[in-house]
Amino acid sequence: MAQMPRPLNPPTPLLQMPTYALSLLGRDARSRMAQALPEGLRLGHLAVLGALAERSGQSQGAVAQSLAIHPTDIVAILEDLLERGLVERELDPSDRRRKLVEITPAGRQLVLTATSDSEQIMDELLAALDEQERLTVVRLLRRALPQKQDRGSAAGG
Amino acid sequence: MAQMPRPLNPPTPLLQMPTYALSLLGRDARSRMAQALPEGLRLGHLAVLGALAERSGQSQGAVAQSLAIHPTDIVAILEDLLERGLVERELDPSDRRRKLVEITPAGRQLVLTATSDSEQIMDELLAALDEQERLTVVRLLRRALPQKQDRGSAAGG
DNA sequence: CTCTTTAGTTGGTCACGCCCAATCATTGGC
DNA sequence: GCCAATGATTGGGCGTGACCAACTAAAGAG
Repeated sequence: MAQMPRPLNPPTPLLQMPTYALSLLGRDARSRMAQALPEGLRLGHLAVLGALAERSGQSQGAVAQSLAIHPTDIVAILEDLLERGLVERELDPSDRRRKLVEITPAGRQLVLTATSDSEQIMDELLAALDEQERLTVVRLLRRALPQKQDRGSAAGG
Repeated sequence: MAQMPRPLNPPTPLLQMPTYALSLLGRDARSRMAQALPEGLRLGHLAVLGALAERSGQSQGAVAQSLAIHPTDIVAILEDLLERGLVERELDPSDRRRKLVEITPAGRQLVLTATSDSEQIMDELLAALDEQERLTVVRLLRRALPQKQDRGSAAGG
């Protein structure tokens, strides 16, 4: 439980630093999402589920790469998801080094629930804004995210 | 150095979760700010400096409380700032348990520089948006930040 | 078959943020 | 003077995220 609240009245100089606000809101978002998820699951787990919801049956490495998760870290995440019956794993018959990961109906359901929770949490984080402004923020942040292609690391593996 | 690249093409389900975008952007913002700051200083250090830039001569506890930093963590932060000549400390003559912290000219200069860096970094993070959209995001996030009031006394000291 | 490469796994490291218990000096009430 | 409360400090713990080295199993090239 993250009991550490954000500053109620951040000093003016800090408010002039947009990265400060973004950092605190981002941390809060992650923390609250973890609380909304089943015990033991965090935002990273949900990201993997989301990737599989879009395209089930990917290999583990493909999932890790698409999310920029370190290959050695995806293992524990998948194990957590397996334990909870949210994904299943099988050997790729055409390449038995690979393990293909599929999302289960329970996993898909969790993605749906979490998506709803996410919107709820976002509304709380942006409670100071009105409905229209919240929608604007969400729309712009969504657009801002994927375009971070200035880091040359796409050519992995 | 945090070399963690963002997902280049986040799966659609994740993009439906605004908290996901917020979380990644927030982490990136923090990481990049740390890189822009002098070696060994992170966003937390800058926050303390920012609080002192607004009101110099506060007690340590007052600074910690205003930033929602844990009282035991402010000590190391201040020591880092002291080492670099960015703040100075003296006993409160009227209550010698307290130590009043003052920002130095070098500290003020760093706040100014960091504010400029922050805007630059924010532009990079939101590179996918146009100028007007970036301004909108920054303005709304600034407004969203302070208003997370729970019940109880707002930071009035 | 041999050698190299790839996919996954294990175990461990490091940095960071948040928190707690305990201590010390000081203050203020009695 | 005694005692409780306060401000600062030290030391440590826990959870998380990112990473590396080394290993196994399988595939592909020769």
